[in-house]
Amino acid sequence: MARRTKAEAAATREALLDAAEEVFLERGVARTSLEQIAREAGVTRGAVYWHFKNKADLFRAMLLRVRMPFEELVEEIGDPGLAERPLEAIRQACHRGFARLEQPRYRRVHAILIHHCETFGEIDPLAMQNEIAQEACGALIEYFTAAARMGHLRHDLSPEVAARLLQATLGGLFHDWLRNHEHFSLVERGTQLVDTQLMLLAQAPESP
Amino acid sequence: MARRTKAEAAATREALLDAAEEVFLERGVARTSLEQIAREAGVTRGAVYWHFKNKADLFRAMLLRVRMPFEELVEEIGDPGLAERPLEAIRQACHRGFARLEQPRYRRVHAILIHHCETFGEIDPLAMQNEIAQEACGALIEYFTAAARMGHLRHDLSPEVAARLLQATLGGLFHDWLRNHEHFSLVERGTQLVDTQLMLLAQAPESP
DNA sequence: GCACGACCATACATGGATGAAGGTAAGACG
DNA sequence: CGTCTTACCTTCATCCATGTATGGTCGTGC
Repeated sequence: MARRTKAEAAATREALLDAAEEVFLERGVARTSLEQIAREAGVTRGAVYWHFKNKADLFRAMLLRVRMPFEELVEEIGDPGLAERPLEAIRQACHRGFARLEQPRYRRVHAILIHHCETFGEIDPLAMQNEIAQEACGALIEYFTAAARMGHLRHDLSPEVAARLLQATLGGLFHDWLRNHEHFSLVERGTQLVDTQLMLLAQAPESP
Repeated sequence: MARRTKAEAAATREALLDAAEEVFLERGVARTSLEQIAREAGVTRGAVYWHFKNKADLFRAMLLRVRMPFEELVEEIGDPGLAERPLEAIRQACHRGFARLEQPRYRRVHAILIHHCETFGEIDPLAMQNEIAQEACGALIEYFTAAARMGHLRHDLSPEVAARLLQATLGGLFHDWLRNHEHFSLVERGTQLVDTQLMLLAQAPESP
């Protein structure tokens, strides 16, 4: 085959990553060979080994396209007045997260990370999940602490317990949905559950 | 090697299942060969192929030792008066579930099913997880419906939403704990979260 | 007590995946 | 216009897991 231009080379790289998402999701990471990914992308294994060191490297590159830290979601809302209402900030950040996850690329990659791969080579998906969970839980604790300081959190709850409760709920929801995304709409049920949970956790405002 | 007595044969079968748990958990299902399992059990691959058809069959047999349907947990409590207090039944069933999962065998196998295997051969772990989740959610809905009928559930909540909320929380908790069981005690944090969640979902009793 | 078959080890054939090495042609550059 | 580099393909050697076939040994039922 002939030499390609730089733009075309970048396109092949993206095509390989797209193909990896498809095949990884369909057959699982361990059972897919680089041959299958290359074929899906319309090239041969040689191209894969040109752009990536090995399967672990390809996997890592695939994950880099879908990073989504919690703080980024809050910033995206772009409402500075939200600092006064931490529970509302949490609510809207969750909604944005749901919308993001429903995009095919985000959904596929997260489904792969959580449900379709085991540790292989130098890759430890559980450690990655731990990182993500720790980051999210830490952020939630901060917001709930602020909410408690303002009297927005039920007085008989500690911020830590509230954060753990919501984080567990979110985690369970994600796992369920990523396991079978056609079973229900994430935005729909996620909104329902998060709104309910936050309503339960909130301190009823003083009646005048 | 010599012919073994029936009891010895059954023992090697159990040893193979034990070994499978160990190695599957440590290296993941896909990356472990039957050779490694056999060696861990102190036998050769011949023994494996005698007792099991192939890796999928061995895997299936491993799961059969740790089935734990929700109803069974409720029955284990053995308190017939619990029918009058469905939320309390849920609470105690969860506690029993936590205690069960902290036993090494249950913990290991569930960790494998959820975090250390992908679909292979005729085995689809996601379908199995779906089954388990459906069963649990269905049972929860029944109990919450009963609670609603008795006025024990907050009047502004439907039994379905309450069930989904609790199920998501439990699922998230299990995933987190199975990912890193040394990080916290399941019984401890599980009790904390479930008690809190049920307290939030419950309708405050009429003050006299 | 003896033949049968359960139980397990060994040997072999097969297939498929990996990774490295080498070949090629087209763009970049002077 | 020549040469160097990039991007990609082809091919090959190697390894490893699977599954099966075969062989050996000794409990066990008759």
